[in-house]
Amino acid sequence: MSALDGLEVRRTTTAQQLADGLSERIMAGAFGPGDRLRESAIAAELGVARNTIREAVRILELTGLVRYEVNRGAVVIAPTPEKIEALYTARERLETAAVIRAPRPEQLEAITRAFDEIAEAAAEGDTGRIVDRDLAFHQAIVALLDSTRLDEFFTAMTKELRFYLTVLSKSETPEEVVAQHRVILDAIRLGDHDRAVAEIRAHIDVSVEQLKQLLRR
Amino acid sequence: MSALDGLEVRRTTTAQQLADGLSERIMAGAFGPGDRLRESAIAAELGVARNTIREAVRILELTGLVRYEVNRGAVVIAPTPEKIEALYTARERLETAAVIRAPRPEQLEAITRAFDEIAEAAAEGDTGRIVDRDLAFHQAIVALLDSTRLDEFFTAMTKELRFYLTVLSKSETPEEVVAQHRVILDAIRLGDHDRAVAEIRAHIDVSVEQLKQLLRR
DNA sequence: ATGAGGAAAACTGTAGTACAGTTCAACTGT
DNA sequence: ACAGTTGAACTGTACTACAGTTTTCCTCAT
Repeated sequence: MSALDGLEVRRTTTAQQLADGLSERIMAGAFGPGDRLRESAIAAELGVARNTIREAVRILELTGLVRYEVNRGAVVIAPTPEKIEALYTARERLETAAVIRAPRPEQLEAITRAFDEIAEAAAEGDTGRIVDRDLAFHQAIVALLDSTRLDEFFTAMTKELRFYLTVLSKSETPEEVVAQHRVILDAIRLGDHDRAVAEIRAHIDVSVEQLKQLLRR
Repeated sequence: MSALDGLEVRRTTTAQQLADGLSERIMAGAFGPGDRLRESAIAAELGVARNTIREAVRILELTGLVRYEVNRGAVVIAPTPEKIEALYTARERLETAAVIRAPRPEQLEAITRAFDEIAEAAAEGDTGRIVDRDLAFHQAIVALLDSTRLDEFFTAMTKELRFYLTVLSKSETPEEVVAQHRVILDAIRLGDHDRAVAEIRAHIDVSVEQLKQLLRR
């Protein structure tokens, strides 16, 4: 334990900090889907130069939360049925590929722990936290693939997912969420790959349908 | 066939064009792995402003060919054994997940065609083209997953892969490449999933080993 | 020669100004 | 109600400037 422990210099750029901050705001719903991020306004409000904002937004683009349109600048991604479908299809492929692998003990433990945290958040009824833990549970499943690249890819998708789930209000009861995840967990623990795959498919189908439903208004 | 077919206005920005151009140069080996992209030099040489280059490089970052380091700017990614391993592991997971699905006729045809093109390029002995078609073959396999998001993800990885394969010179004969892909194709056509998985694993193991070997110098 | 130290040069990160070309919204006359 | 016009608001890009970091290069003691 050094006397300098915890001391750390700024090791990050303004643009990076702005990107992080904006990312947070967007996910919190400060900008609605389809909204444009106006550079001068943001720059003026935060007291930074416009090119710095521009760079921050380019960094944001990495996470997939905004995309650039020529002469219109950065636009917050807007969910469409096709996009949601594409996102969930990718999830389905990854997660089903993951659960047919034999989990190592610590992986199994991580998934179990993730489930417990969902249950805990559900008991408290904190919807925001339920979403977070829900995503963490699925992240733990993808981790079964033992591929850092795929983990990263899933993390990126997670940002979009959380965004959708946050912007569109939720329509499931916490109990339903817990129940759905419990059957997945059970199947994994039992080593019943076929059932795990089936449960994941069912879970994802339900989610897609709910999201589409919410979107239709 | 409209009379206006093919007509298209510029619909792209300078930064985007620069990003494309730089990407090409990097993959062609104009910049070695680990090299820094010096903004002022590039800006001066191409007659554009430095902030435009900066933006172009941020776009480049999207494809994973460069990454930013604080106060050092953009650096061309350098292959390390760990990175190569991570890349190929992700490939392996995707491709094996793909071949256990039953291919639709047009997907099978696409893969077959991709193989034929490998054979064709091999006959000509054009190593650059062999690499391209090799990657296209694997892209066709990943397409079996029917997920545009995963296709895109694989495409991004492909850029890195091609880069490695281009920078590091090749050490396989064209015949070996063709033979390796033929067994994969055969297994897929026969619907023998287990063998297809095994062949893909073998193929990827060989590639990783060769790359690491080349890297050790 | 060689390695340590330190000064200078080269660059990045950021700010700020400017302006042409585009998009968008409000206004106008029909 | 509506097509057309106009002007304001913005984006894309260029240029200049400068503080803070790296990198390079030179010097000096060993």
